[in-house]
Amino acid sequence: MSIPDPSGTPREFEPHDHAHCVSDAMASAERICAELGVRLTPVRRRTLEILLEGHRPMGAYDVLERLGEEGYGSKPPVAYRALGFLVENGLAHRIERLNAFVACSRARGQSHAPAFLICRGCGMVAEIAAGLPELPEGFRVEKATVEAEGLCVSCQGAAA
Amino acid sequence: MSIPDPSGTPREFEPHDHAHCVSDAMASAERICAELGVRLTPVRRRTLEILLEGHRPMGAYDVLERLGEEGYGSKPPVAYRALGFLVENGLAHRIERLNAFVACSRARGQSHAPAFLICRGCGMVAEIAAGLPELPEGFRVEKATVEAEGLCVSCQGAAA
DNA sequence: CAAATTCCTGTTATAAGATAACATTGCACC
DNA sequence: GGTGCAATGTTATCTTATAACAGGAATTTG
Repeated sequence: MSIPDPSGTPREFEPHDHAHCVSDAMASAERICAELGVRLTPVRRRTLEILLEGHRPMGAYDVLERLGEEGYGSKPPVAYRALGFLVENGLAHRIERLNAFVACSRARGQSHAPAFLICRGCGMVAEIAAGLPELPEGFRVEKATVEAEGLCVSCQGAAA
Repeated sequence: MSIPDPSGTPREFEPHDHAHCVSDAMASAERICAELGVRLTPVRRRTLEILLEGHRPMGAYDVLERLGEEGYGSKPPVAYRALGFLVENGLAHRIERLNAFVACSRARGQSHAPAFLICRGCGMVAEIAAGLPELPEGFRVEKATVEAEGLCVSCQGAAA
């Protein structure tokens, strides 16, 4: 379980058993790939693991550097392709405001209309399940981006 | 008046008296700058006019090219600064998904929590007044981005 | 099993988007 | 009319992203 109680503080912003986040997410990723009939190859898997190291968005070039160090290709398309794969299959998300990527932390089966809370203090990003705001009739929405930037509870405390 | 009835199709997607859009927006911009005590200088004004030519997002470099042709500076900071000014003062918005900018089309006094409808058919963008989706307690939101990509009514018709 | 096909990984090269740092001009105010 | 600040412009550089192509591994098909 990775999605917090929608009325409370997202777990990403609080101390938690992060090793569990990671192992749950990896297990979930395996399952999802199996179901979708797509291949979680070594670069892709490793890319996801790298994203999972923190609830912090990483730029494609940050990821790339890690991959390069670990013996994978070191040119931009390597990272962009792995990240593209993860995003396409719902294993990661792109944060548009930051041109960066985070691992997906939704619980399995949970509706996938995520919103992101970006803390400008600590740089962490929490993913929450948010409904879309009401939009006018007629326009057919295919994808939506909902991103809020501000201060998480801890950073509000630190600021005060 | 530039914001559509929230339950109907946004005017941006339909034929309308665009000259009015432009003159209203420019008049509104003057007023806003006066109130805020900031200067709508020639480059800034011209940048806004360029954005206002269509309800289509423009990249900074597209704007820059136009400015350059018209005798203004032709280096990126010229465009980025003018666009930055417009965005800061609520006269334009940045569309994160597109790395592009649109003129603001809100009615004066209207609450400014805009959402954007981006048509992938015709490339037009409509700005609507949307409330934020419900977010968890505790996180203090300072800025929010709500962008939906899909098909406007006309383009749905054309596709069928 | 071998050939054919498809998908994946990697490369080179380049495009597109954005900003830091500094010089110069002009406007605002005393 | 000089002082100070805001705005414009430049050069240079940085970051982010993709197109186009070559080689290799996995999967399918006969």
